[in-house]
Amino acid sequence: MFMVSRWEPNARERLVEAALALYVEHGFEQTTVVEIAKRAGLAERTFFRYFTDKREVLFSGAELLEELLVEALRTVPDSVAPIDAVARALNTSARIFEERRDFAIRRQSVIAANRELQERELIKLASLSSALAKGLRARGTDELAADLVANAGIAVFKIAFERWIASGGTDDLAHLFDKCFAELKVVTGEGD
Amino acid sequence: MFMVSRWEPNARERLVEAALALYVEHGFEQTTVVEIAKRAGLAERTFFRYFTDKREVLFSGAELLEELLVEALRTVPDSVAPIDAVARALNTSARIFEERRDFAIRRQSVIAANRELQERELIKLASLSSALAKGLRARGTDELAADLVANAGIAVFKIAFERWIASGGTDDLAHLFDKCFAELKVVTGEGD
DNA sequence: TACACTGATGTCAGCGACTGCCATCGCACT
DNA sequence: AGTGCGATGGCAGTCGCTGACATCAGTGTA
Repeated sequence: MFMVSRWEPNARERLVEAALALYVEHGFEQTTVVEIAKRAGLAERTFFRYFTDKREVLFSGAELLEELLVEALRTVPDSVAPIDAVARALNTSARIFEERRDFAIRRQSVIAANRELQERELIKLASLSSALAKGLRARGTDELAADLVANAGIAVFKIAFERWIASGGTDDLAHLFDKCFAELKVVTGEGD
Repeated sequence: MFMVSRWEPNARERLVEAALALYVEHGFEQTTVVEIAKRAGLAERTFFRYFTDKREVLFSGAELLEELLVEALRTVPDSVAPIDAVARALNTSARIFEERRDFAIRRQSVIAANRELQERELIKLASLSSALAKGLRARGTDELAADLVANAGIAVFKIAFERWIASGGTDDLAHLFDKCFAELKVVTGEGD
């Protein structure tokens, strides 16, 4: 049935695009939700039906990433050491970002310029970490080790991603993950 | 000179105490800045002269901690491996928390109950991490290693602190730091 | 003594984020 | 025709936060 809906479709996507464009153009703080909604052809009230707040519009993809990583972790044989299992899970996600390189770069430039957005990003990463820790526990890793490995894995993710963005998305993200994991093993292996 | 000031002294501390008490009693969201100010015998406007926002009142000690850790790191001989240098710096700070055990516990219970506060805590930890990384670079550690070690160190701090709070402050925080660093070396040392 | 100066505070108006409540109105189903 | 559903709009109100200006005790100075 070809039916002409009462409203334009993809309201959510339109809001994300409108928000990102305005954030890039005028900055996050200088952009009001009314402006975003207007640009998407909607009312302010509707924005808040799709996103809990003005920041969330840039982070709605995080749940997807979390599910992806948890699922990837589940498929790694239990015989693989926790840290390597997390490394493999992260590598699985590299494609996703490389496929949306331009979006990722624009988005990250906005986040880098605003502290509130950095806060939101950090809590999303923390949520990722706790999901990974849960996944590790399900594989038999003990509590403390799971927390440590998950947090270290997220640290690697953050640092590698940062460098990938800094390269303009030209570096190979999966290789950066590997490089960081390798370096992590080196720097935690020395000493006492 | 004994002079009777026009206003009660320690406005800042009064605001912190009033805020913490109200956050504990009614929760963070349910508490308005007007209430905090009133309880401290001040006006709302004055609150915002001392703290940039409603959350910051629980995090004003963070700069102090950052300075302490950076200074502690500076005093560790360059011959000590980066990860161990960070471990020593963290151990230096254990006393501080144990001396304010009750305050730390009340504060943490409020933070645990509110997402916005967790965001603020995470960005303070990230700031700590970047300060440590800078300190490591000053000791000759290269960029990537410094970032990794600093982030790993902060992860340890977070995890150990979490467990210390969970113990009601009865565990020895410095020992928890050591235990986490030791475990970190184990879990990153296995595998490929 | 008089007077200007400072610094911590108060008052007030106003913006923007966010919420609750109710209205609208195509569409589907009966 | 009637009834309910779902996505949206409109509106009023609260609260976080800011800028501009007023207040006034104490300090220094002519």
